[in-house]
Amino acid sequence: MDKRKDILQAALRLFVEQGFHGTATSKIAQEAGVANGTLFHHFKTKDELIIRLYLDIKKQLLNFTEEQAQKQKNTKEKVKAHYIYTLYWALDHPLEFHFMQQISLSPFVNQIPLEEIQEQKKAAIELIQEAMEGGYIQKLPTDFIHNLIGIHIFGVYQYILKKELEETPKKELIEQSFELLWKMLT
Amino acid sequence: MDKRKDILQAALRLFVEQGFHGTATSKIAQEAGVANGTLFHHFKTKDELIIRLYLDIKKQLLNFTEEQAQKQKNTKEKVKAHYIYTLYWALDHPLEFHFMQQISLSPFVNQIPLEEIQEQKKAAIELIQEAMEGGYIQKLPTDFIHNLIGIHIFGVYQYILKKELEETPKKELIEQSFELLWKMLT
Amino acid sequence: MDKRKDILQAALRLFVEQGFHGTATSKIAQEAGVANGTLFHHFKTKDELIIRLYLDIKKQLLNFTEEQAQKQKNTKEKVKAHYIYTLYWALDHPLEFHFMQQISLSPFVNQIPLEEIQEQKKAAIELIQEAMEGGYIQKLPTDFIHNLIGIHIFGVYQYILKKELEETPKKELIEQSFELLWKMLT
Amino acid sequence: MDKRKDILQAALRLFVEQGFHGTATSKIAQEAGVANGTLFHHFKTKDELIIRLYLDIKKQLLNFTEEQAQKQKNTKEKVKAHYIYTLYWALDHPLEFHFMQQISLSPFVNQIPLEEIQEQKKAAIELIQEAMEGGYIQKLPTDFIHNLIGIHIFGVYQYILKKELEETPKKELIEQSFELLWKMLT
DNA sequence: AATGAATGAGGCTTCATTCAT
DNA sequence: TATGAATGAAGCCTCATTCAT
Repeated sequence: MDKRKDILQAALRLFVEQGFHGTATSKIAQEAGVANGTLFHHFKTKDELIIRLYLDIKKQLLNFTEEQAQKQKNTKEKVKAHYIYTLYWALDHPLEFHFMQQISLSPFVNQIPLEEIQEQKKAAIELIQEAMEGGYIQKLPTDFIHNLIGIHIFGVYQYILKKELEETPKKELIEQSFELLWKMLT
Repeated sequence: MDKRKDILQAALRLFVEQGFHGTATSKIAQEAGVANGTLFHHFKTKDELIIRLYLDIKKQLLNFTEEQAQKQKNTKEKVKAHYIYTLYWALDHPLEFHFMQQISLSPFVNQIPLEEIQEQKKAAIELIQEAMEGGYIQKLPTDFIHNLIGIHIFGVYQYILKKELEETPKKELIEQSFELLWKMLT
Repeated sequence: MDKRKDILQAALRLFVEQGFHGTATSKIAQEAGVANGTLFHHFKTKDELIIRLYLDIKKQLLNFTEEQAQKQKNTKEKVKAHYIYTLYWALDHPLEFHFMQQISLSPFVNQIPLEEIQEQKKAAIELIQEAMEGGYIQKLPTDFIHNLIGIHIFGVYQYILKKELEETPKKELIEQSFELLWKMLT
Repeated sequence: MDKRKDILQAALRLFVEQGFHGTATSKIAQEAGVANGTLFHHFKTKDELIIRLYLDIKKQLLNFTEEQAQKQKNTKEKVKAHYIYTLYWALDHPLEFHFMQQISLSPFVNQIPLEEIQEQKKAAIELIQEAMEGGYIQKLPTDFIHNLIGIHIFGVYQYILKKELEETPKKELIEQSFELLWKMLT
């Protein structure tokens, strides 16, 4: 199980740095300190490796944000926790976050089972519904809201990265940007 | 100049459908009804073709939105025109819009001269500044605002595409989503 | 000894269906319900497995035809028994017969010790000699006769298989084809 | 068209010497004095190369025997010409003949269009029919006769090769073996 | 004897690019 | 400009075999 992890780790870094097609499986193996064939012992194809990596990372993120959101009591705080901790996680795991972004904008998304995607969105969608029913935010299609929030996070993340903000202004910007978002939704 | 256009057109479609690395230059040539080598008479390399395509498309979009924005008199209307006509153009030119998205999330962005990028953003940034100085929107880094607007457009575009909305609800959603954005920014 | 048999059985089927090079040792192991490495405990190499399989099968066929031929008293009946029971065996053991054919037309034949081959042919050659000396068949090189008989059997076998004959016409054809052969040789 | 021929020629030799799976496409290219990729410029896949080679060779053989058979007037002479010149051709083109044998006993046969096979047999089948209707040979399924003749040729060919016969005894054996065959069929 | 993870050489094929016509 | 045959590096993957458990 050790080598498998090494492979996933190496793959993550290389995929982000050079793209899916830009990184050869042989490079991944080499970087992981593993024989060429070992990669294919653990993952039938390069595609399978990519998908597996995506699912693993997505689950990590969801576990984290879910945990944080559940600590909150009122609805706005839950939404905020969801938003903010996603950003924190993203900034703490830039490779992982970039990779997820790469996937969702590539043809690979279509290889992820639809149920998997539904399952991933489920908690967030429920939270949005709760906020809508509680009168906290406007009545709009939940999918639409979910989309706006996700994209908003992505935009802020990108901005912070590009500007290379320090810890304090970073935290401030994140707080501020959530308030912008919340203002938009209420 | 005819064949050159055929090549660009074929390339656009294939790049969007199969990605940059997924489409061979030979396929592009074939699709364009052109000999294999002809492609390389017009574009020194595959990369040059990609960049050229991007710049052409970007210019088309900017010309269009600029023209629409200039028809408006007051600031909010200008911003709105910018926002809305970008979306309309995107929905009318899905291949082109997708392609631009693909580029901006790929390593190819780094091959686009920085001045080019600055030039592209210039008009939008000036408009944002104008709106900020006129007290219409909050004082925040212009880059940040620009980022938020751009990403917002992308999010709405994606949502519309996924939901396959009809003409009327589409128009309504676009209007509505601009109001959301504006609310956020003011 | 159980797993060894499973391996040989699986190998036989796969070799016939997909050829020697077309079937991976791992597939054989899998099909035999055995671990990958187990195969190499029983057979040092893939080649050894192939040769072993061939020798086993050849011995089975020879034992069977020998036994049948010995039940006969006069020479023609012996030759006939040899001919007919080879065909019956072949039709009862199509995988085994195919496999033998595959081997004899592949470079693997050269890996079978010459003495082994001599030994295998011995009984048949002696029978042919007996028939020749008894004046039943023409005086021609025994090897040549042996060759003609063998190939004749193969031809009839192939024809029966291709035409998917029923039991009765099959038996008739076999009898008839022996008479043709005999007519040729006398 | 030159390189294409070189490739076919090199492929023929190597396939016969080392089998289909035993010869790498890179070896073929190298042997043909051609770049690796050139092979795939002329043949989409290794399989296509194999099939193409088979069809080319088969056509050569058929052209030759057809031509010889048509020179004969009476039926037996036609059959004999067919038989004997096939053997001569085989002995003059051992690589080609071996290759054809290899194909017909491999899974590749199934990739040859059935009509193609029918077309190839057509002339021979018609000749057999003619001989049968003329009362020269026994009334048996034409396919069966065709099969027996073919296999007979193959047996004699193999025998001659193994024994490395000189020109004169070779010719004698061929004549003699035809008489054996004819005796069987009448 | 049995397992199955690990190996790495080698196979087939793709593809951007060149060049003689 | 246009063509398309030719190139050869590089990619993905397979597979016989080994070895620690």
